[in-house]
Amino acid sequence: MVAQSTTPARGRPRLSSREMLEDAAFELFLEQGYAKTTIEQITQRAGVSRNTFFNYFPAKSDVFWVALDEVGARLRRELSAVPDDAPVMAGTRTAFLTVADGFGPGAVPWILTQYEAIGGNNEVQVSAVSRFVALASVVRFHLASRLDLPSTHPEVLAAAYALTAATIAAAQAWAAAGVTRGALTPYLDRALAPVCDGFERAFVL
Amino acid sequence: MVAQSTTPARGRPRLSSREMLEDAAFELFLEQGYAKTTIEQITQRAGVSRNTFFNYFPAKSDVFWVALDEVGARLRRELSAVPDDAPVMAGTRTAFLTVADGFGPGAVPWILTQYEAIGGNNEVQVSAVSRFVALASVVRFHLASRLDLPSTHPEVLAAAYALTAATIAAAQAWAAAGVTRGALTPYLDRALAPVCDGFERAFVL
DNA sequence: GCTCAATAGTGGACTCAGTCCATTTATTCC
DNA sequence: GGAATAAATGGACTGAGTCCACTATTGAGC
Repeated sequence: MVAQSTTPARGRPRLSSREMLEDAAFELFLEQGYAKTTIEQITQRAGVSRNTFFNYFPAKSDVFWVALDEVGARLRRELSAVPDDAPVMAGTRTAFLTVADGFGPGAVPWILTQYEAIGGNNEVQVSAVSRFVALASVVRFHLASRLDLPSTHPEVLAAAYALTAATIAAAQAWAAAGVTRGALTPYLDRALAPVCDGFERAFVL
Repeated sequence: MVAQSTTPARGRPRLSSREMLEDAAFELFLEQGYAKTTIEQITQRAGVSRNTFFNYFPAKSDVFWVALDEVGARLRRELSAVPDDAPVMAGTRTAFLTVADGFGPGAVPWILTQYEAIGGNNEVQVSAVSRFVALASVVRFHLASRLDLPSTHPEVLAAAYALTAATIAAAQAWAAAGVTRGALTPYLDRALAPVCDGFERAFVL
């Protein structure tokens, strides 16, 4: 069983944490690159045994996505809080922007800025993509339920994927903007606007 | 060195081929599922040694994408053939649709239809999307050059990603439609239209 | 025919990610 | 002092992917 982040009342207390392993891993990735860093090295530096890594992360590449993993949950909450009478795409956009408000200039996910430095790897891209798919699926079910269409409906799927993709584009552009980047929200707004615009028109027809 | 598909004049002739390994692999995937099939089993059935597999494919999951490998090149060609005076997004859309015309009802990439049957796991789904990610970069540079904007421009990035994502959505919906699916083109058209519409408006402003 | 270069296939050893399971350790509740 | 619970560990195992040296089969030039 993968350890949860909240320590329960009973049982042996944690010696370790996702964050400790994350820190150790990021250090090593910067020093040696992603591919050359083994899980054994990570756990050694964190002062635990190799197997403990897999108590906290299902795979090596998952170490990048600690910060992002709650975004899915937050997005789900925000999406279900959208008032029923709001236009679908506009409501969805608002939900995205609300979640993005949590990301100030300092809260850039590590992987976005350090990807080049660690010799970003196919494996890493792949793990990013699976996050993408997970987010897209949250959006997809929301759209399907609001539009009263099956979640396999082509336009629903297209809209969900396009929204998610635009979000990633915004995050990349934002991270790439350097120290002057400011908040994520304006980037996201500009990226989502055309997509929402286009699909809102498609859905009212 | 990964073997090329054209047999050169000199040297030992091939005993094997990408297609032979592909066939053997697909059979086994259907029989046992993707995860339970080892490369050793694939090469045994194809009558070659394990190492030969890696002469033809860099990784197990690459066996799915033989058919898709030239799509990037074709898209690049079609994009550069777009007349200069066409509106950017409309021209891009046409190029996508032209490439898609190559995919009739029978030419469904195997993986798209058999995904469920082989116990489609995350690795496979993800390897699908990462193929398309390469396409996003082709689109991105085309848009940037036509719009005379840097390829890092937020809207350019967003448009490229959104187009690619809509394409994936179309391909999935098409494959999921079963034997009555018909051609890919109409699915793609419906998925791309809203995205192109939205960004065309954004870019003229 | 012989030799040479080129290319395909093979064998074997190796590293490391990820799985599995049994065992130990630390803690709380009773 | 148990009993229950949960974290950490040790060790064995599978399989992907890498590396490299070696063999096999061809065409070309002589």
